[in-house]
Amino acid sequence: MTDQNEPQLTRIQQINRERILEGALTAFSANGFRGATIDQIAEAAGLSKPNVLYYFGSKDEIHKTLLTALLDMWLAPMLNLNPDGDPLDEVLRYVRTKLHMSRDFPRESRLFAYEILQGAPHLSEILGGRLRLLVEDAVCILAGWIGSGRLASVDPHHLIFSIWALTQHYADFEVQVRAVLGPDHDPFAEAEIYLENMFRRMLAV
Amino acid sequence: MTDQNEPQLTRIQQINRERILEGALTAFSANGFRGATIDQIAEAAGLSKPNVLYYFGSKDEIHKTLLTALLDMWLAPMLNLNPDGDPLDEVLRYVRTKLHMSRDFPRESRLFAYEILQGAPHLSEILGGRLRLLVEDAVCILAGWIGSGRLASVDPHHLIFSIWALTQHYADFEVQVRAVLGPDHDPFAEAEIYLENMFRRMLAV
DNA sequence: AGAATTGTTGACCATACGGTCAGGATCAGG
DNA sequence: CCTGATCCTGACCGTATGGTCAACAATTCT
Repeated sequence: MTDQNEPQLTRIQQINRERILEGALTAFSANGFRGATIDQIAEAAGLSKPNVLYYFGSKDEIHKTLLTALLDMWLAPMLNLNPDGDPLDEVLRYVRTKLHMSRDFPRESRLFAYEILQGAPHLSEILGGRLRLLVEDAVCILAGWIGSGRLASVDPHHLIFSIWALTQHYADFEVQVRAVLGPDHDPFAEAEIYLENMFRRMLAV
Repeated sequence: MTDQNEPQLTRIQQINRERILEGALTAFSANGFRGATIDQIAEAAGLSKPNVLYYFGSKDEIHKTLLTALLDMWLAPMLNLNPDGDPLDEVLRYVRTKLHMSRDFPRESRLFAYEILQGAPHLSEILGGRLRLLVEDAVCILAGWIGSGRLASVDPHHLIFSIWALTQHYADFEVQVRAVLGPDHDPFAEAEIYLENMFRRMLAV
């Protein structure tokens, strides 16, 4: 059973809602909310505009559904910090996971980037609510490691910010990175080496 | 003489073009190109819509003028790397300068962030041209320092990317940072300490 | 002061876009 | 194969928005 307490979708509804969200992800991540049109979404989804509106009442609803649907996937890796693991390994694993997400899911990264840039109109309560709690948990673990001398003494909040900034940069600013590096580089492969090196030096006790 | 090879502007033209660009910076940085309207810009500038169009032929022209006008200011600090200075000090100064720019000019930061996210339609030739050359110069200096053992061995390109990512994050994702930190924090002050610490550990030989 | 240039705007136009709706097509269940 | 529910669409509507223009106001220059 794939349905999660939703009022039971038909086969066609499942398929088409999925296609719409997929098309909307492409459209919104490329042009932002205002820049994307329902026609674009409809075309990317292979449906007519009224048909898109048949499944989602409004453009706003598509956007909101998309954001909330992707939020869990986006925040999941942070939960994986294992307090009993090796601190440096745990942090480096998080960094690597986030970098791979930038590489494999750049549209998702840009979708959230637009939303935050805009002032997070749809996510504000989540940012100060669930996300903040998630971060607080991670901060506690990190602070524990630091307190017991197993990790260098750094501000845990800003350690998390720096991981977000450094990994998402390669997705959100990909055109800039590629333009500056030129064609003979693999940004993500190089970044993986660089970032591991960077955090290792910074966090080793 | 403040005019720089431009076809001579009247007093009123100088004032009003300036007000329009100022209003446009606010509007574009808050909502992106598509999200900002000429009416918004006009209101922010204290002018009527047709009057705005009298000074700039189109919305696009305002945007393009704004971007190019701010590009120099935005890229200037990179030129300041002094090959004869202390490597670590030079890098840390660049980091600090960029962070202060995020703090003092968040609108400019967001303006560029939107543009790059969008795929840099107005800046693509600059990214692969002037910016790339600028970066190449900085990379040479950094590589020189590394070669002579005065700086830890890290990939110079990605060092620059990481400085951009870490500093601009505090402007572009400010709402997220503030939401996660809560009200009792000064993000930029904390970031300054954190980043200095981070780069010091990473780059010290 | 008066002419000429520059500056300003209300009213208007065309288009793009979000959204609606009546009616037809398709599908699932009996 | 019939029927009711679900699915789909062409045509349409209202508004927002980029942009134009003729006419009027202010400024500058002689």
